[in-house]
Amino acid sequence: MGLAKTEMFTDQQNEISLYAKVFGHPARVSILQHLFKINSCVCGDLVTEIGLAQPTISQHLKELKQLGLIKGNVEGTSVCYCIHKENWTTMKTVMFKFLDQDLTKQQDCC
Amino acid sequence: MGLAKTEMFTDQQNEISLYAKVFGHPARVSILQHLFKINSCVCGDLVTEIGLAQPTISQHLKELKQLGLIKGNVEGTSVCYCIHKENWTTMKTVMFKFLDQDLTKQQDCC
DNA sequence: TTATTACATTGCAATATTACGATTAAACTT
DNA sequence: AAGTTTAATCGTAATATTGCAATGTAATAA
Repeated sequence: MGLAKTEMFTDQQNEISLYAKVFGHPARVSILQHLFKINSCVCGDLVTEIGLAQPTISQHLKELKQLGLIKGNVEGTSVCYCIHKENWTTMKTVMFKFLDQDLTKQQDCC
Repeated sequence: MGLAKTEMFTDQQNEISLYAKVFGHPARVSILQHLFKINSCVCGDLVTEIGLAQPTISQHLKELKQLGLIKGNVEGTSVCYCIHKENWTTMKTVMFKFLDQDLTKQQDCC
């Protein structure tokens, strides 16, 4: 089917998987890393930087924006993108809580 | 197309996206959280616990196992699963490095 | 006004993912 | 041996994702 039955999972589980899904493509990872690297807004050079077609990059940016991880601002004919700091921190809290569960309690039974 | 062009990204970017992809479904998040919660092996009750059909759970377990995040051990007619501690730690290192990039340097230009 | 530039949107083809019924496989039980 | 239990695998339908050419849109430049 290809349909995640969100109603059978907790809000937290759905939230984690939504964040993870957006990181589940190397192009989006690459975009985010580039935004971090330059420490400011990117106005348009992501297409040449990454090497996918312009509509493809635009689509990936849209998904990152919809989840709130980046911001976009129109500057004349171009658009400037940067990390949405507050939302990134929120996401980090959620993901860290999931990833950083206590391993010391785990019995090594297998 | 639906094909991630892995060759145009760095190994690190591909690694991050592979880990993220496996967390990109609430059923797999749920399985992992359950394994953490009971602090030992799960032998078979994941199907009743989660509420998806047995082949579906089996498929999700397979993906988690292929990435090395869980271990499975045959115990008679059933199979016991638990978190693969070492690999989980490795994954955590990779993901933390990506998620925990320095936000203080980011100019708020948007 | 007529380009031009930069980006978003649309439409579509290719591929991937998800879910599960049916079946198979392996170990145990009687 | 025959039946039971548990989980993997196969096959397939439904849906989602990815990528890009073509097109649309909005601001600027000539």
